[in-house]
Amino acid sequence: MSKLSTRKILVTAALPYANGPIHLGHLVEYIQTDIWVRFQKLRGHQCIYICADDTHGTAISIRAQRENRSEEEVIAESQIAHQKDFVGFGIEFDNYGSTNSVENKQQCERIWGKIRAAGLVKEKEIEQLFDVEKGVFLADRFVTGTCPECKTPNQPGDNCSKCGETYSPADLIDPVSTLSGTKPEIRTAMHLFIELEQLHDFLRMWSQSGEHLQPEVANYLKGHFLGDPADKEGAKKLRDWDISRPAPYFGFEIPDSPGNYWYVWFDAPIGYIASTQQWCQANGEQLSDWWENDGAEIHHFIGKDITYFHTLFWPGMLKTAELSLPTKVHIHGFLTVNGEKMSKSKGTFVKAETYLKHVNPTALRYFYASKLGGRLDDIDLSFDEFVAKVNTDLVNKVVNLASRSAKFVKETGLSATYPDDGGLFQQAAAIGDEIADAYEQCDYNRAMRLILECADRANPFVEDAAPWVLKKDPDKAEELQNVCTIALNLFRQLMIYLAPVVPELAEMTAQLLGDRLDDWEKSKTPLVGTPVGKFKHMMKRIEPKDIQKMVDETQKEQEEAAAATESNALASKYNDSDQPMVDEPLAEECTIEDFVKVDLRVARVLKAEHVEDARKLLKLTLGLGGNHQRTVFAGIKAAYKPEELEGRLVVMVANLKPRKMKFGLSEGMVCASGPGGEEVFVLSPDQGAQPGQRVH
RNA sequence: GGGCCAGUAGCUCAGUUGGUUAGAGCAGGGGACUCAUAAUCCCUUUGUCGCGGGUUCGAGUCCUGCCUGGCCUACCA
Repeated sequence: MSKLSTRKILVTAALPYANGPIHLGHLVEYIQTDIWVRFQKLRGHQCIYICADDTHGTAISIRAQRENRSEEEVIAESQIAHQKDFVGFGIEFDNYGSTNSVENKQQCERIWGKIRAAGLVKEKEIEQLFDVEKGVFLADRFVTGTCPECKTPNQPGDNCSKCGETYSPADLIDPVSTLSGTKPEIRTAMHLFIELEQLHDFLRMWSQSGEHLQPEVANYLKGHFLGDPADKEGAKKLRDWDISRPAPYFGFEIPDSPGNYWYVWFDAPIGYIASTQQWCQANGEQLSDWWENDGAEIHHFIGKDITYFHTLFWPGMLKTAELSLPTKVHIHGFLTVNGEKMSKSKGTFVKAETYLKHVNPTALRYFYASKLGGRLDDIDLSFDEFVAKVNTDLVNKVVNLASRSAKFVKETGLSATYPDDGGLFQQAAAIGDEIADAYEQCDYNRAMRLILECADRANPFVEDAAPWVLKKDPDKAEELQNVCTIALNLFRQLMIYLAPVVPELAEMTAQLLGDRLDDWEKSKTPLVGTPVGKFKHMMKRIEPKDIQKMVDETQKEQEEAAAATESNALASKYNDSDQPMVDEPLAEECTIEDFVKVDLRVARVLKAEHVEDARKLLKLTLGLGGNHQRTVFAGIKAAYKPEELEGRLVVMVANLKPRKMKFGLSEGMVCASGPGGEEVFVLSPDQGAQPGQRVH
């Protein structure tokens, strides 16, 4: 196929919020997008990958206040951490900006001016809960209270988790601000709204044209927000969009509405433009060539959770501001791990940083590529599948081709002309367009399958040609060189196809063969007559134990974080140390079946006595009511005198297998806490418990 | 309650506008080889295509009802 004319493509991934670390779920998107961008560049197009940190909003302010530092400090730290994670996964942005930049403020003002001029803005008074102590209006999620419907306490501000009732936070009975713990009061405030309904016809046309959105997304929008005028139900009205927040708010103040700030979702997508502007300034380009030019494509990659913003508000804003509309919004699903939502307690909520300590990032890039289709299905990262897939495909099949042939031609280099390979190279070259098409459609899953089919033809070739046999016969040196020339060229071809997914391996291949894999067209012409470097391992197999270490570390991080949060939020007034939990971490999870095996009973200490020659033990006679009695030797001599114990109720493990001790048979255990020695604290039931009662 | 999407071998998924006998990879079983990171190669087992109706000469594919799952959204769709 002849090379297409050069396209001008601007690509964005959603802006990560500056309030948390990058995790495996985020990476689906940044990797998906990075692959697409690298593919376009490899095809010779001008393509730029634009992103930024999303920095504004209440959550950042709250965190800054809690940590007693400025918002700017919080977002600066987050930006550094995010960028480090992206570099670790080979995600190469052409510009990574911030929504808290002068460029963004400038662009917001410009776009706002256009929206105002178009008559889309109106003012409305709304009632909102106000935290008097903190001096802020409270977003729904910062209020809890009793559900007005079913009276369940501690429900969030927008809907009840018990009965499902929805309400406004002002309807809550006994509302409490989660920021200060005080009771908020209702205040009215003026908010600015954008009347999206005015853009209804445009949005229907744009979204339903079939070019810009995946069909299921277009259907969703039609059914949910836009309606169908042909239908008897008719069109639906788009709701006004509340885009201002009263001070104090961390963001940009609205120039013609002092004391009000743009809501974070207004300035966040404009961050795409602002970040492009930074890139243009650094590269001598004009912003208008990208955002006001029908000749340039704009592709947004986002998760399905933010569909609404990117397919209604954002095109509406762009249209009104007379800027280029998105060529396509590519929407992907969520990541599940081992078939379920990522879970902190199960250790599957893995941060990018934690992953990088234990597992090769190339493996995750390849795995995601092999799972991603062009649609918004969720993808699952099953650790077993991950290990098997990456090792089999990448290491055993692809890298193996080089690993089994390169060293035979280290001395001679590649043959001067490309030998007869029975059409293998041509065959693989011929499906290059099909692979390219799959990449273009974001159907990486299909691209990977096609590429692996080539690898599955290349390995049998090597098997048949048996270079290890040829090597033993000096007369067959030329044949040996030819066979390896073929194997390495097939390998190189695969690596060109895979380069967008595994850039690190492509780079190693380039070094081995002394030729950069920087052009898709190179997959059509074999490399001949060039030297071959010394082969070095390109990629280690993934070991399940590395995954386990990653999970363990994640779990540990979460426990520590949970402990910290808990002690801050709830236990701070008691000032309890977390040392006991650190000294003795939680045991493995047990089931209710496991628990009921242990029969705990209330028992009365009938008699407590010293044991001759015993340093630590007291001999207890425990009564379970009637004449049920047990003799137990307990290691509590340093902590209790016998007379302190006699008569009191304790809790004992009553069905513990009896154990013969030096001083006699012990028929159970008394429950107690503490590290030992003098610090032993025997458990007591509350008043009213009767000996013999089971503890459930 | 409504909407979008999905349900194909043990697992992950292909199956184009309906067209012979439903495929691949992995896993499982058997064998070969030893250059390669116990990698590779050959052979091989496995299906009520979620369930029931309908359209058709012909349905995994189209229509319809139901079931299950994911997501979205609700006294709006």
